[in-house]
Formats: sequence, C-alpha cells, structure tokens
Amino acid sequence: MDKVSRSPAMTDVARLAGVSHQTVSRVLNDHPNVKEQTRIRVRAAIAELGYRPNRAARALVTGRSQLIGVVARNSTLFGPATMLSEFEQAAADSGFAVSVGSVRELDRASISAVVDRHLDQRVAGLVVIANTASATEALAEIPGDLPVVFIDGDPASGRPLVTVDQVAGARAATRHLLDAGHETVWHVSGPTDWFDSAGRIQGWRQTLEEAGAEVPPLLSADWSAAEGYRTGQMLARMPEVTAIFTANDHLALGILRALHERGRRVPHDVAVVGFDDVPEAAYFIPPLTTVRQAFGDVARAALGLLLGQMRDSTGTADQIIVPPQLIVRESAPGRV
Amino acid sequence: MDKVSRSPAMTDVARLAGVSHQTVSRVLNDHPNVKEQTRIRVRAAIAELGYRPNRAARALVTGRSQLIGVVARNSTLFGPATMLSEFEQAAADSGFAVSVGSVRELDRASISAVVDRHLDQRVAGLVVIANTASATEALAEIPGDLPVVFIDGDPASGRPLVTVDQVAGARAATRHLLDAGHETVWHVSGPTDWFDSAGRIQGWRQTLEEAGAEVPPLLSADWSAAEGYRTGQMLARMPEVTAIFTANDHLALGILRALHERGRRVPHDVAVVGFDDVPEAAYFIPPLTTVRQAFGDVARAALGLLLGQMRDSTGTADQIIVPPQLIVRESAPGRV
DNA sequence: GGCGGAAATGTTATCGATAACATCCGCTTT
DNA sequence: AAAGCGGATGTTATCGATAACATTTCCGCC
Repeated sequence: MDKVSRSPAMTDVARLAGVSHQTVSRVLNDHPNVKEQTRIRVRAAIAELGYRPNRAARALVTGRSQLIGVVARNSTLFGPATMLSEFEQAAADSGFAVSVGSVRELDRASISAVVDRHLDQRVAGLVVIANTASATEALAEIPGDLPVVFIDGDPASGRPLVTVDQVAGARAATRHLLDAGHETVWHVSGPTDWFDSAGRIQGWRQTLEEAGAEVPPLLSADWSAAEGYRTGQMLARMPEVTAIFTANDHLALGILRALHERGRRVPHDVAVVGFDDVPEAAYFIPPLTTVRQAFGDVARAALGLLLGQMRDSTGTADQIIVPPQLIVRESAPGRV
Repeated sequence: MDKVSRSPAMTDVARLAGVSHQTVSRVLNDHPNVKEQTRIRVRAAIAELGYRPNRAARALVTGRSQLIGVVARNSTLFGPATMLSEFEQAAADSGFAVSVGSVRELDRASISAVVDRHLDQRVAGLVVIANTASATEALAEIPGDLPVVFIDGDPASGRPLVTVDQVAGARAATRHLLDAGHETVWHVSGPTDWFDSAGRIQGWRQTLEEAGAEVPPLLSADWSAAEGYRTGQMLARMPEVTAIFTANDHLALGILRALHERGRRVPHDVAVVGFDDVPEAAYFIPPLTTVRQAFGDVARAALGLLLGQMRDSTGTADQIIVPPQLIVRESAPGRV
C-alpha cells in the first residue's frame, strides 16, 4: 500500500515469480540457461506487475545506454529533418531511443560540445550527419570503442558511412538535360564545403566533359530559395542559358520565380532540374523534375551498420551507397 | 596505467583533491556548505582529470535524468520540424538533452508506446506536440508527478501549454482580405481534428460573421501541396471565389498552381493567404502573403514552463499564447 | 547406483552517483 | 567554562540493474 507510487523493480518481479532477481535478469536478456517453465512464470510476473526495466541502472552497470546520439546541423532543411525522423523510427523499432544534438554550425567547437553531451549520456552509438569537412575533423575526439556511423560524410574517409550516391544523381540529372538536346547545363551548387555539394558538382562536371560539352562557370549558393532567386535573376538575363541543374529543390524554386519574372518560360526557354524531391516539388510552377533521395533507406542502413558495430566491435568500415532516382516532371521533360 | 580507458569517477576526483567523494558531489551541485577554498581545490581536480559526471548513476539514485522527452508526430512538416529543432537548442543551453519519440499517427496506442519508451529512460520531463484531440486523450497515463508541457494542444484542457494564437492569426489573415475589398473569404483548412486547424477555422469564421460577410462552405484537406492542388482545381473554376485563406503554405502552393493552370491570375483575380511563412514562401509565384509563427519563442516558452515545473512541482498550469504576425506579400497585397 | 558434467538457479560484488546521518570543530552564549 | 549550535566534512546506505562466482538440480552413463 505504501509504495503505490514506486514502480516495481526486478526484485519485486522475482519475489512474485518465486525466483531470484538474477533469473529475472536472465529472462529479460534472453540467456539460454533458463528452464522454459520458469521463463513463463517470470514473464507472467512481469506482465502482472507492469514491470519495466530501469534503463539508468542498466546503463550504470554496463556503461552503455539504450540511447543513440545523433549529431546534426540545427536545421529545418528537408534532407536533415527527414533523415532524423526516419532514423528515429528505425531506431525505435530496434528498441533504441534517439537523443538529438543539434549544432548551429558544423565547426569544431560546436561539434565537440555536442559530442561531449552525448558522451555524458553514455550513448551506445553515434550517428553523425556530417555534411562538411570541418565536421569530420572535429570528430577525432570520439573514443575509438564507440560505434559511429556517418551519414552524408566524406566517402574517402574510410569510416563507416551511408550516403546517397550524389555523383550518380547529378549525372542522371545532367545526362537527362543533355539528352533533351541542350548544348550544355548550368549548375547552381550548394555550399562548396558540403560533401553533398561536392559530389553533385563532380557528377555534373564529369558528365559534361564526357559528352564533350562546354563546362560553364560554377555558381554556388546556400541551400535557400532566396539565393536561388538571386542567382536566377542573373541566369535569366543570359539568353545562352537553356538548362539549369540546381543542388536542391528550394534553389530551383527561387530560380523558377526569377525566370518567370523575366518572362523566360520553363521548360520552353529554360529547363530546370532540382535535387531532393521535396513533397511540394510536384506543385511548383511548373512541376519540377528532380532527383529523389531515399532518406528512409539511408537511415535504416545507418542503423544497421551501427547495430553491427555494437555486436562485434571489430570495426568493419562498411560503406553503403544508396542510389538516387530521377523523377521527370514538366520543368525538364524528356526529348519530345 | 591500467585504467587509461576508464573515465575518472567521483572518487578519483576526491582522492586528487584530498576530500571525500561527497564533498565533490556537493561542489558539483552547488551546495552552500562548502568552504570556498575546498571548492576551488575540487574544481581544479575536476579540470585536471577531465572529469564528467556519470548521468546514468545520477539518474539511478535520483530517479530522474537530464533528458527531456519529446513526443511528436513523425513528420517532416515545417512546423513540427522547426519546433523540435528550436526546442533542442533551448534545452541544450540549459544542460538538457532531448530524446525524440516520433509517432506515425497520433492515435492512442502509438502515443502510449512512445510515452512508455520515455518513461523507461526516466525522462525529467515531457513535451508533447499534440495537435489532435486523440493525442490529448492518450496522455492520461502520464504519471502525475512528471512535468509535462503541451505545444499546440487544446487550450481548453487546462494543462500547461504553449501555442501560437491560431485564432488571432486566422483573424488577421481574413481581416486582411476583407479589408482589401473582397466580399468574402474561402478557407481551406488542415485536418479538422488538429487543434491548429480548429483555431484557424474559428478565427476565419468569426471574422466573417463579425463583418457580416457570407460564410462559404469549409473545405478541408491534409497539409500537403497535393491536396491544395486538388482543392484548388475546384476553386479555380468558381468565378465567385476571389479570396482564399489556406491553413498552411504548402496548401497555398498547390492552390497557386491550380489557379495558374486555369489562367486565374494571383492576386488580380484571386488573392491567396497562407499560414506558417516557410522560408520558401517569399519565392512562390507570386510571393505569398502568410502568417508567421514564432516557433523559436514557442519552444523557449515551453522549456521555461517545463523547468518551472521541475523546480516546484506545484502544478502551475500556465498557458502561454504567442502572437503570430501577418507577412504581406504579392499574393494578397493590401488595398492598392 | 553413484559419479561427472552441464543446465538451472542463487549469492554476492559492483557500477557511480546522491541521501541521510554522523562527526568534528570553532565560536557564541550564559 | 560548559553547553549549544551550525558550518564543513566524512561515512555509510541506497538506487536497480548486470557480472562473476557459488551452488543446487538433473540427467546419462559406466
């Protein structure tokens, strides 16, 4: 009566089931050497009391929690937000909670602070959505025995990593425009220190060179519609520009507006291809041809790698590259 | 030499400073009865060893962690994503980590599962981004002594809550359109079981009634551009529709496209006002007049309420209503 | 039928912090 | 000068789980 408020502990379950608390622990952790009959009795007691193990106690003794830390840029960008959401879903299905640690900037000091917070919590593993080189550097301090997986990081780092094949996505987009008959393709990239941007630039340039097309000067911007608009204002007044590939859909939106204002029709005068396939892309004016990234697949793959590292700490530095998909809409139809 | 890997514990600090571990604990928790000189010595030892307290141990003995659980709909919607990000920033500044628990649907079972996961982690408090009535119901099981704050929940629930003043936002939008000379204003709402939607509908209807304007039938949709487009296709063929207020910017985007396809010019033939002010709204065709929500303010206010509840558990059911702001752009200019 | 060994279970130590209580010390108070 | 008090510190118990080791039970086999 006096302990209505206190939630039941392992010993309470043990008493009810007529066994020792250690046996309860064994049942919970699926140890082999427990008689089927006792296992059932213990399970029944657990159910009856509504017992739920205390994660803090477990974390204390094992030195590791059921918590996965995510280091991400503080951002409401579609990509990172979606990635986080998908990852959380996947982790929950495997019984892990996710602690997010946003950083305003991906500089060394900010990242260190976030990583420290996660280490305080004794996270079982770390996922780093590390889109820039500075981020990768800042992660030197991570203890070697802590499982870590990078998302969208540097494929050349040799670290366990999952990423969409940015190069392939950019190639598909560029190829699509060239195939439609354009002489060359202009590219508005994201910030050049992001790996995503770098990969897209590389794919774009390679494809042009292979096709023997002239490579126009690179235009770079942040990821915003605002900068897309500014860049678009310039491109709109250059008659020789007939095909534009942008590093994300929001840039494309800004460019569409700039072209519209200047009276340049899309796709008749200028074709535009974006990247991401945000849910709204199909409702731009005109509907946007873009490259879809399978964020869900990336998130699940990242979790898989992480769980793998937790099981056998032999650091298998797997890298998983997820293929993107070109979604053709009106802003850049195929050859008509 | 043999314990390079193990991170220092409180006793290590105590030994180095020549005090007991309890004194170290007192220093860490800012207890008053510690001589200034010892305090300094302990601090020095902490710094020298790079000691960081073990949160799991603390959580075990206090029964509460430095972790705040967030229950949110699994969503990449602009609002929730921004809210989460802002909240995490604020929490980090106060030394709290944030564990996210997404749900696919805000139904009772899903929410219970997420809440349970959070309780497992012994979260110090809970933030519920509970946009629907079903969500509110599902939260009956939360222990009474756990600090909880609702974001965007039911203002009538009497629970601690922070929300943007949806009614005022909708009033401002509707008022703006009426003032521009429109006879009445059509409204495309979000799902009617969301509190946000309900508030916006209410504000819209009230304003029309007060102005003596006819109240057109309510059109409701989900939050997507896709449904905005479908609804827009219908509205576009009704000549009497000259002003549309949508429950969010993505719906507005779909409607803009539908109007465009049908040759109805915005704002000349039809004026459109959205809600949210997503970063891209200024780059729609035409730039969207919309209602900006101060997500950052909401997040910080929510954290404030939560910390307040943690300090004195006398459940002060404060409610904070944050005013929204009408952002006027071309899609619905003022009277010209 | 007793013995060996594995399977099943119990006992005790441990993780690293805070809580509760005990102690020591110096100073005021009467 | 003895008593009393409160500030500063130390000692021990405790949270609830797992790990390591100890013990009992069960079974097959010679």
